Amino acid sequence: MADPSGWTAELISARRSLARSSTAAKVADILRDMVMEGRVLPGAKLAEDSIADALQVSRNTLREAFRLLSHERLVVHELNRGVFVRVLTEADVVDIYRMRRALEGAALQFWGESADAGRGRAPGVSHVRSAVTMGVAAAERGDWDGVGTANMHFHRSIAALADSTRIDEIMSQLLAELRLAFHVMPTVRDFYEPYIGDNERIATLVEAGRSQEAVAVLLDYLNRAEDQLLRQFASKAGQPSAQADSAST
Amino acid sequence: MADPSGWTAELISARRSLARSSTAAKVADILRDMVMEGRVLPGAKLAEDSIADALQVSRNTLREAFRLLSHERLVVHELNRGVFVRVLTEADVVDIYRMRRALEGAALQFWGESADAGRGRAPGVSHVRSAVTMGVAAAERGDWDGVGTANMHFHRSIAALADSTRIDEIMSQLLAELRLAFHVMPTVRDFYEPYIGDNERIATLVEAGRSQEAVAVLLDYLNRAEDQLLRQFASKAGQPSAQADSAST
DNA sequence: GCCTAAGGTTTGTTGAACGATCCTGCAATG
DNA sequence: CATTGCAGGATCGTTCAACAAACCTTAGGC
Repeated sequence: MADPSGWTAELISARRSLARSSTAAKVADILRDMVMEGRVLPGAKLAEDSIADALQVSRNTLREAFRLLSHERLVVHELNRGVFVRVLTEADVVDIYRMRRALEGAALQFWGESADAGRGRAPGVSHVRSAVTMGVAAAERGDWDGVGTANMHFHRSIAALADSTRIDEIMSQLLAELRLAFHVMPTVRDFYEPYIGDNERIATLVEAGRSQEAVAVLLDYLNRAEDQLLRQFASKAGQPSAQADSAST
Repeated sequence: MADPSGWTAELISARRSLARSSTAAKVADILRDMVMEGRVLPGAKLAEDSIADALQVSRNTLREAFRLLSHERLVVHELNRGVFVRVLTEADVVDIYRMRRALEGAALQFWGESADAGRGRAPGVSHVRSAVTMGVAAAERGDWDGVGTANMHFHRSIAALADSTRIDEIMSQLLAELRLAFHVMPTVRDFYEPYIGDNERIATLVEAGRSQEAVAVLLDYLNRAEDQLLRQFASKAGQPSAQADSAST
C-alpha cells in the first residue's frame, strides 16, 4: 500500500477552504474590515436600511451581524438609535495600554522564565524578528501604513509568546480598537517613526534570552506610545467634531 | 431651601432601574444566568423553538440573543446545528489559567509598583480582604457554593487592582467559563478547601504592600488549582458522556 | 431663542414562509 | 454484522412584511 500521508495531507490542507459560515457572520466580517480599514470613520452611523440594501441581505440578518460585532468594541449599539462606529476616548486609550502592559509584559516575562528562552530561536521569536524586518523595510520605502501594520504584527507576536489563543484574540481586538484612533490622526508617521528602533532592541534582547531587559524596554515603549497618543487627543480637543457622519450620506 | 441631596440621592440610586435594554439583550441575560448557574449543563442544546416558546419571544429575537452570547464562550454556535452550552476542554483550562496568570499576576505586580501599594488600605485592597472574610465565613458554615463565590470575588478583586474596565470584563468572562467546569465536577469542596489559606496569605501580603511575595503566592496557587482541575478532567476521561442533554427534553 | 406639536424616519420585534441542512430510522447489500 | 443509501421529519438560516415604539427633524407660536 502506498504511503497515504501524501494525499491525505493534501486533504488536511484543503480543509480550510471547506469552512462555511453563515451570511450573518460574513456580513460581520465585511463590516469589521470596513471599520478597521477606516473606510467608515469613527462616529459614523451604520444605518440598517442602506447597508441591508447595499449588501442585499435581510434586515434581520444584518441585525444578527451587528450583534456579532457588538463585543469587539469597534461599534457601539445604542438602543433605538442604531449602531455607530466607536469614537475612541482618552479613557479608552488609557485602558487599552493598561491591558497591553499586562498582557504583553506578562507574555514576555513568562516566556523568559520558560525553557524556550534559553533557546532564543524558538518559532515565536522568529515571528518577532520578521515583524521588525518588515517594519524597517516599510520605513525605508516610506510606506507608513506598512510600518503601522508591521508594528501591529510585532506586538501580536510578542503577546503570542504566551501561546494562548485567548490572549491572541484579546490582543487582536485591542490593536483593532487602537486603529480607530489612528484613522482620525493627522499623520501616522509621527506616531511610529520614533519607535522603530525600540522594536529592534526588544527583538535583539528576546533572541538573546534577556527577557527582563526586553520587558523593561517594552513597558517603556508602551508608556511613551500611550503618552504620545494622549497628547494627540489633547491637541484635538478644541477642534470641531467632524465625526457625525452617516452611512446613508 | 431644604437640603435636596436626600431625595435627589434617591433619584440617583433609582437611575439603575430606569436602564432600558432590548428584549434581545434581556433574553441573553436570562440565558447567560441559566448557563452560569448550571441550570443548563455543558453540552446541552439551546433549541430555538422551545426557548422562544418558553420565553414568548420571536425566533428572530432569540437568534439575536444567541449572537450576543456568542463572544462570551459560554455557548458555542454551530452552523446549521444550533447553539450549545460549551463543554470545557483541558486545553480550555490550560488557556484560561495561562491568561489568569498573566492578568492577575500583572495586576498585582503593577499595583505593587504604584503609589497605592505603600498605603495598603486603598479601596481595592479592602475588597480583596472582604472576599477572604466572606470565604472563611462560608467555609465555617459548610456552604461550599458560597466558598466558590467568595473565591471568585477574591480573584476578581485581585484583577481589579489594575483599575481597568477591560481587564475586569475579561476576568469576569474567564471565571464564568471556569464555572462550566465546576458544574460537572463531583464536589466543589475538594476543589476550594485547600486554597482558603492561600487567599488569606495573599490578602495579608497585599495589605502589607509586599506585592512581589503576593504575586509568588498567587501564581503558585493558580498553578496548583490548574493542576487539580486537570487531574479532575483526567479522572473523568473514562466515564460515559452524560452531557448530550437538550433543552427540549 | 426656546418650547411644543406634528410628521417622517428608523429601530426593535413579531410571525409566517421557504429553502437548506442535519438527524434519525429503515431497508438493502456484501 | 457492518456499511451504505434513501426518505422523511425536524431544525436552522434567511427573507419578507407588518406594526409599534422611539427618535429626529421641521414648522409654528410665544
